Amino acid sequence: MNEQRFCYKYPHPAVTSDCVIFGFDGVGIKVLLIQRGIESFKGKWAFPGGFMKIDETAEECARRELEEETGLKSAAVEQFYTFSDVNRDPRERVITVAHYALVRLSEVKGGDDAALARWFAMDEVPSLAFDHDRILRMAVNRLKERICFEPIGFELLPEVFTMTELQNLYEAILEVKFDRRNFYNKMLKLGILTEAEPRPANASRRTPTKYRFNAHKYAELKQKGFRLEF
Amino acid sequence: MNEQRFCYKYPHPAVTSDCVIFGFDGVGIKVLLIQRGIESFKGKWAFPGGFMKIDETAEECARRELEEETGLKSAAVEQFYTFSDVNRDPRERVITVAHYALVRLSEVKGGDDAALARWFAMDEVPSLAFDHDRILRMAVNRLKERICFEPIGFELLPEVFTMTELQNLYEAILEVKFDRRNFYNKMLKLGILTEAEPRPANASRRTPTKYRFNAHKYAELKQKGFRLEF
DNA sequence: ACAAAAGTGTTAGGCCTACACCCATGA
DNA sequence: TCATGGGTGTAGGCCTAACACTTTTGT
Repeated sequence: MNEQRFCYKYPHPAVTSDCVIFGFDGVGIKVLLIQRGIESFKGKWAFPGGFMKIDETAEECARRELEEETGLKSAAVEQFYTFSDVNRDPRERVITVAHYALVRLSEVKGGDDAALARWFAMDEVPSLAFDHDRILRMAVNRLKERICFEPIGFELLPEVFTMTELQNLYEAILEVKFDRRNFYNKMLKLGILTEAEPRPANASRRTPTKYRFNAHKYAELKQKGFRLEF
Repeated sequence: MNEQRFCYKYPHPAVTSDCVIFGFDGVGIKVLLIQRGIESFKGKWAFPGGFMKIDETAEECARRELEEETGLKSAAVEQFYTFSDVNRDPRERVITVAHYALVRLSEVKGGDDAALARWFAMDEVPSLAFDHDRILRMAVNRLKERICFEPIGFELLPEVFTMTELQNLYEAILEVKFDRRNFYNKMLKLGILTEAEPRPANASRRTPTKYRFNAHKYAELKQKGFRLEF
């Protein structure tokens, strides 16, 4: 079974899609890693990913990997960079189209290979296979840049969340602290949040208000040229 | 000579780098296109680009193409997206890593294939080969986004330029109009411009002040956490 | 003489930031 | 009772945006 059946006039690199999967546990950002069961880099941790089929796009490939690893079918998947260093894979020339995905931890049941998959807090991530350290750094940077101008944070939270959870998320991603009142004011003034349910009558002072992201209003505002900013 | 000498166990797509080359003529943004001399899409216009060699990265490939087409060795080249639609090339499966480059028109002597290369204003761009229409739209969007937060506009201008030229550039890229005084104030306050030469004594009111981008100061400011914004 | 380009300041309003206290709950 | 988390308003400063006239030159 060592046939080499696919032949070309010029050398072709292999192409993979990798997917950095971000989650949020209420405290910090986490990434989902897979422990490699095969050479090369056997035993090292890496992002889910694999060879692109000849009839799927890079994004389809990334979504497929995402579903296989987390069971999630619909999550925001964003391509962010293609890594093409000549020796990034010792077996053969492989270039990888890297994506990141934002998922709700609560919705992740654990993929088929759950035994080999684990969530890592950002400061516990071990040294990774291939050039995945570099890929992670870049993914985090892109996430930071993007959350400043697009309401993607909500993809990481439950449908319904408190203002404090939202603030924790922003602080975790951007690695800054915000003043609580200013964060409240700013968020509410933006007009892209809806109160999830009217506070129940028995709500005590201590019960936090629950919000929901209002995608419809955001779309309206964006069309009017409004610009989100953090 | 129909040998198919490079064989693999699984099908491999071909990989190309394409390069959207932007220039600025003082009035509007231009792109450099090449008229294809071979099938497929013979006679259609397309971006410079070509197959990635097995020992070069995507960016090296893009730079090589850039140099072959424009003679420029050192220009800002930025990867922005990888297009992997299954049927984007009728000959075989080809995925392309798309880049854009910002060049000074004044420094472009015309490449080896100058006869087949032409600059097009953005509103004169014809329908392009492959999915290059889509690539162009995306390149323009990325350029717009990026110039809002990074001083890349200067790559398109001569070393020394007037404030009006700079404003025209921003207006051309962002497709908006700025108030001249506000633009002056904002730019000067940023502190990333240096007067190129002290105004000559014979300078009349009509002679514009010449500026130069001060990359050193920009680096300083950026490190201090300052954020450019338009 | 007329059109076109360059230079120049001020004001008002909005936004951002900094900051402190009260209440309710659970330990 | 004490520590923790949630909710709330204001004042000052900074930045932004709007706005007009003068000079010079080339046609």
